[in-house]
Amino acid sequence: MRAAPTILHLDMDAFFAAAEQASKPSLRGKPVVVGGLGPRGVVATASYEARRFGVHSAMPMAQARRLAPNAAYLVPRFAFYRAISGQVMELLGRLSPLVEPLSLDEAFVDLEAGGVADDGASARAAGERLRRDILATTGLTGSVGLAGSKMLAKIASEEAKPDGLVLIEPGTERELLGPRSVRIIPGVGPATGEHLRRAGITTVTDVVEAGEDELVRLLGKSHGASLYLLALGHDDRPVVAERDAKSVSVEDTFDVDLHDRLRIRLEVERLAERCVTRLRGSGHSGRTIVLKVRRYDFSTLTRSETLRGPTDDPVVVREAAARLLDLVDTTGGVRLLGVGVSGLADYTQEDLFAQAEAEARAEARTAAPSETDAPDGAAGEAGGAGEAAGASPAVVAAAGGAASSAAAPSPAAADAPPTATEGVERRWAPGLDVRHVVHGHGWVQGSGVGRVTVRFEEPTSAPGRVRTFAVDDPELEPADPLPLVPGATGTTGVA
DNA sequence: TCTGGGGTCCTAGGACCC
DNA sequence: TCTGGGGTCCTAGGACCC
Repeated sequence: MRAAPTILHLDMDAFFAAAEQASKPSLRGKPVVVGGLGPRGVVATASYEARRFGVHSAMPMAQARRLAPNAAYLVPRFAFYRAISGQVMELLGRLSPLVEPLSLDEAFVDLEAGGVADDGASARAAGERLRRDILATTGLTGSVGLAGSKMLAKIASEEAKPDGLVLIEPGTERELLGPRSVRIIPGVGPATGEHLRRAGITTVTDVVEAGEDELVRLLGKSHGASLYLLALGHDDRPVVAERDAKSVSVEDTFDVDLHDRLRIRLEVERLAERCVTRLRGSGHSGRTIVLKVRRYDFSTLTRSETLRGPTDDPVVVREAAARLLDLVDTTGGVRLLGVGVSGLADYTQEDLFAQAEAEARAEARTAAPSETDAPDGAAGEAGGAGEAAGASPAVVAAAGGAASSAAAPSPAAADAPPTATEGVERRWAPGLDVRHVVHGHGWVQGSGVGRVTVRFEEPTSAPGRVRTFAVDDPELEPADPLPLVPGATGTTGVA
């Protein structure tokens, strides 16, 4: 808690939806909902116009469509949002070396460390300038909170929404927070909120009056103590740039539950490959492989296995994930599968372990072929046995894996090829950019029964006209997003 | 047509080691 | 023969956030 409000929190307004509206002139001022468009999709972001109908983040898409049947429903374009986010983060970097991104559309900035503010007036000036620069560079609005701590800066930006700035003067936080719901404090979600409510604690003042001992008794040592401090307005967490990633994971929810064990295994192997691609892309390797399974009834379980050393070998990860799947009962069907890697090490470190793994592999090849007794030994049973069972089959699997990796894709392709319609749906998903030889740049408004409807317009054009084509029209092609602001440095064009 | 995907942090128990 | 005590690693699950 510092004496001057020099911690800034930036939160872009309805970021994904606003980016789509900036990109598509015909959608400005209209309800727009971005999210998964499949039967099990949820809302990622709703524009303010859509929120008036009661649509909000994390709501099932089916419910959103009932509430706002005339809204535009668009698939998220993460590469596009990432490019805009990069422009915004670059502007933040000009304010201070201490920038802590929380997501694509949110970050803390330590203005004092950047030397751009040392009191309320200079902080406000920096915040207003930032908002102008963001608008000029990206065409989008963001809200700014300024305070003497992270928690209060975040609460302030929430109060500022949309398109505003709120500064909480140090010293006023207690009276400001006191009457508010405990849910305003970051870290108090639905479960904790309900827990506290049953204990008669609903406001921040109630938290303070309950006292630390009572909170620790209710919520446990860590959560209880930190909630008490936050309720008092005490928050000394520093703004930290560059936090190391701790895990990498990928998961898929299927449109219909999977029952076939072979298909399930195949999907797990594909997820493992995707996970390793991302792992390698981030320059990491990792020691612990995690399989996640969500069953037909939404119950979720994880199984994990820790290797002797970090790996970024797709074969090792795939075989480990497959072994973990053997521990899971999937009768009744699964709606989601996921594969993750944690216990990350830097790529450079990894080389040493890779050598050790290679040596262990060589040893395993000459040792007894004992993998058949491993699976039922079960990681969860006994820790000691778990370690041995965890490490050695991984090594055995890796030894034989190189050959099978080339063979694996072919049964995969034969079993579960994306159907022709799936391919078309992906190519012509609502919201994606296209280019037509004659009509120029546009975006997919919808598709079905062999047709695709396109609205031809650009970020800087007037709202455009709609035309319909055959999905296989050779004159129509997917295209990259166009920059939202002409001539602004740093393109939003996406590779 | 109920409930995404990518993360972080915490807890708790058992194994294991000294 | 009664019953230690702490620290670390691993696993599983849960709350929370955007």
